[in-house]
Amino acid sequence: MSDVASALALIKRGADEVLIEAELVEKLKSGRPLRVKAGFDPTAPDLHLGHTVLINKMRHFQELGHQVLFLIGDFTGMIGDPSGKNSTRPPLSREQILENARTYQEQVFKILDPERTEICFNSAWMNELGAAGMIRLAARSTVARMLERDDFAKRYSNEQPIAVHEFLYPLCQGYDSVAMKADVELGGTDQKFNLLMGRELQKHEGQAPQCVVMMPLLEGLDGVNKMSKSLGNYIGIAEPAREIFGKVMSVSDQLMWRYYELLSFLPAGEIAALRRAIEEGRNPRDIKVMLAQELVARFHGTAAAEDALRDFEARFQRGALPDDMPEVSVLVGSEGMPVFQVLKQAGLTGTTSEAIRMIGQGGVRLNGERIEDKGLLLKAGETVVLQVGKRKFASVVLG
RNA sequence: GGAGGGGUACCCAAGCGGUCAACGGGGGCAGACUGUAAAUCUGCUGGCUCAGCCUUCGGAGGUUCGAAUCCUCCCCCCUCCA
Repeated sequence: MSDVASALALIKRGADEVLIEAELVEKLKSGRPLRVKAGFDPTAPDLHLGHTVLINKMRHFQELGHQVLFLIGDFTGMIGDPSGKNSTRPPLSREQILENARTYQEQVFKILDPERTEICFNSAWMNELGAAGMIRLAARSTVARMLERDDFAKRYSNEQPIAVHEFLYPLCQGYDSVAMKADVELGGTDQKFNLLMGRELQKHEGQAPQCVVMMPLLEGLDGVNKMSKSLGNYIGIAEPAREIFGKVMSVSDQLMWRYYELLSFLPAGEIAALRRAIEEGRNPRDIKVMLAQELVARFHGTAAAEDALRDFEARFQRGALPDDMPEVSVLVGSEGMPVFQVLKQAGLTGTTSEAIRMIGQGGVRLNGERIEDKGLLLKAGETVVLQVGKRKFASVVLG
């Protein structure tokens, strides 16, 4: 296999679509380091595994010797990507943006090579553009063309609002590619329209249009919706090791393969071997543990991965108490306090109604013993372990 | 500017004078089971020291013994026409 062919194979691994492949081959053949752009929103510095699908791909390009341009959309952030949520975001302050950028770097360099990464802010050229420039830019497209974009079309037909400024987002993103002279842009499949806008605008400016590599959107923990913070179905890469481990383990057996494909650095051949192993009767749980270990190790190191596994086994296989329970003090007064009040005070349930429900459902344990009596009085002076469900614990000091 | 449609709990969506703390679905949570926080089944899903009481159906008033349901004004969204 020639260098170019193997490079192309790595780039295409896991990718949903590559446009235009022939152009990309030409660029690879040139032998020069390509300028590979990927844009990120300035508002959400808490990256989750869904984002890392793209970052993993950026890393692939770095491994091939190319330069990654990590674009922080501080200007476009004012618009907010029109992904169906129609709220305009308040502009962030300069300090907030820089702070967010720092957080990005911290998280992203667990995967990327800092030597081959350049951080950019699109306000640098967007502010230059000015109102007149923006109008010239807007003239480059049409309303009909904008309505081709899937989520605009959907919202339009579903009678949901589309604000005019949302049309500017794809144009700005495309203009970024012009300003950055991008050779390649990476994005999710949902970005197709915006990515192609970059090609259009670059052609207008007489540049060679960028190639586009689209990565699939990673499904969240529910296995259906894309992983996102707002849906709460995500695994954040800054989350504690045990949390990451547990969340990976909660993924369905089916979804596990998807995660292997998009998140694991295991070669495709080895993943195929694991699939065969399961067909031959191996417990899927073990395979899932391997994935959980790999991911925890990536973000927290191998020691943390070992610890997370031990904790998980102790807690869920043997029903042991966690060793890192939060401690809280609750003032119960001289007459004592009913458990359901204590549960709420200790933050184990959000409301007393919920606490009463949990007791009724047999989900509450006091020092390991299931509680039946919701009116049970707890007296001052002792320390008890309260548990709600399988995952919420607290060591409560009664005062 | 004109005409019409619509705003119900975390989301979708019934209800259109009392039996409504509000059908159903999704999501979430709990229990059982297990191979794990997979799958499956069952239950719960406004608040409150909870057999009782209190606050909810875009907002504010009003009619009524009684309103999510009727009336008035206001706000917001959508469609068609200009």
